[in-house]
Parts: sequence; C-alpha cells; structure tokens
Amino acid sequence: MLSKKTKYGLKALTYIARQEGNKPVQVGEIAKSEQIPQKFLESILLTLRKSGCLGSKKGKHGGYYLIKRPSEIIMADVMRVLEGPIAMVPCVSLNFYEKCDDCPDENKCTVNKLMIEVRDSTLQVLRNTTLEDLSIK
Amino acid sequence: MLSKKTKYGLKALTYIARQEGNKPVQVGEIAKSEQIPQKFLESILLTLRKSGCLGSKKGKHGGYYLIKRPSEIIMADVMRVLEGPIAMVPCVSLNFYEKCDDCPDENKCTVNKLMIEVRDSTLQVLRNTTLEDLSIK
DNA sequence: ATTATTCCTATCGATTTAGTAGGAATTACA
DNA sequence: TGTAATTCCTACTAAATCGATAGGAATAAT
Repeated sequence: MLSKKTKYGLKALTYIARQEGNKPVQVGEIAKSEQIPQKFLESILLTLRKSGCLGSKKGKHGGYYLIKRPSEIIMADVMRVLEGPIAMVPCVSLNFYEKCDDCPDENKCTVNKLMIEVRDSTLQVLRNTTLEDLSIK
Repeated sequence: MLSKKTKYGLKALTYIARQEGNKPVQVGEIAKSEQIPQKFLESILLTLRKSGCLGSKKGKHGGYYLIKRPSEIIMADVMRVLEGPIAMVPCVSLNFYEKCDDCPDENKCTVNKLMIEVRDSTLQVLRNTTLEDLSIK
C-alpha cells in the first residue's frame, strides 16, 4: 500500500512543478488546493527538501521550489525518499539490501526470485517516469 | 513491504508443490523445514484452503495438498489472497477498487496515472508466473 | 480409547501510520 | 525596529496492522 505520505508528496511535487516561473510555493497554498493536512504536508516537504528534491526559502514569502528541472526528477528516486525501498523484500533491494534471517540460501529462495522480477518490472516504470510526465496536464 | 504471511505462504506452497505424489503434507513438517512458526503457518494455510488454493485432510495423517496443478496456480491470485490488493492504491485496484475521498477527479490525478502503470507492470509478472515456475528447482 | 492432526476464536505486544501541538528560527516589509 | 508570515524542529498520540501465541474443539486413523 502506498502511504498517504507518498501520495501527498507526489501531489505536492506535481503542484509545484505546474507553477509558472520558479517562485517559492507555500505549504498552505498546496495544502488547501490538494486537500492535504497542512502540518502533515510541512513534514513531507521538509523530507523532500532534505533529500535534495526541493529547495526552500524561509520566512515571509517563503516556500518550496524545484531545484532541478521536472524532467530530471526521477520517480524511482522520489519514491525511495517518500516510501522507502521499492523492492517488496529487503533481500532483493538494490538500495536497502538486508539478508533474511530465516533464509539459508538466497539463491535457492523462490520468494527471492519472484520478488526480483517484480522489483525489476516496477523499476522499469519508475525509472522511466519523471515529474515532467506527471505534471503535463 | 511483503508481509511475513505472504512470504511464509509462498514458501509453504512451494514446499507442497515439490512433494512426490499428492499426499497431504503436514503443517509441522513444513514449519520445521522452512523455519516458520507453526501456529502462524496453520492460520496461513487455512486461509489458502478457504480461498481455494489448497485442499486439506483432517485428523491423523491429515495435511494440506494442492487441488490444482502447479502450472494452474497463478501468482497474482495467490498474492491477492495472502497480501491483498496488488495495486498500491485502492483507486487503481482491479479487484478491490475504492474511490479516494480526497480526489475530486480520478482521471486528472497524477498519482492515479502513475500507479496504474506500476500495477500493470507488476501484474504482467504475477500473471505469468505460476507455482510451477517457483517450484522448479 | 488414544493420538495426531486440522480448525477456530481470542488475545497480545510491537511497530507503523497519519497525523497534531507547540513553538523556535528566519525573513519581508511597514 | 517591530510585526506578521513562513519554514523548521521536536515531541506526542490515537488507531490500525503485523506477527505472532494460547487454548481448545472437531475430526480422523489406528
């Protein structure tokens, strides 16, 4: 299941990408327009900023803005920041690999094999979709 | 994240599919061999039986057995029973559809569009993989 | 009868999710 | 220089889900 955090984060990024120019967009504006609890959205955008997806400006007339072109913001990266690993099990994760305690031999594990295929097919979509694709109306 | 329930369920199905003949396999045997808590596995196999993936025989010398050939047991179906919807959001689920409360127009929602693509690529794998594929050594 | 097994219901602790609360720090501007 | 508006940060919380565990009823073989 996609978390609300990810869902809200994607909607907010799309909203920002659709703005004219590159002026900072305020959390309050996004929250209102996209029907997202403002305080929750604050924390989400903070996460995105810390991970390098967004820039911010503090104080009055502050807000969030893109620091890359939409076409350079890859969904796979955004998803990893918001949702965590793309793989369904840690033992097939490229970026968050962990061995299973219960599995003596990974190469003989059928769950492992299946989940590698699922991961690869998901990645193919997420690597080839950018924020630009989402924000085209 | 794949739940332990699903992981254990897939391992158990594979174990059963690999047996000679079609004699009932006991929960205790599977649990021991695959390092799965027995009581937990009991409830998982019960779920699989109720959903039509497995048959069972009660009492002494009882156990679980396949009621279809491994090549007829589709991973997409098994995953739906164990893990629930394959889609990451209910609004793109084929079998468990639900409208989002926050989304006024589904067709204009960018999350919706992206998640349809993810769902389809995942389905392509899960529909084309059967228990036979998993159980070939 | 006895034993071995599935079947069923209920409960529980830990973790995660989806926020909320409160305020500090920073900036614009009158 | 003061005030308002904004991001930033920490802490907390209610509810749901996960990963079991407990205890025993029902059923079948011997």
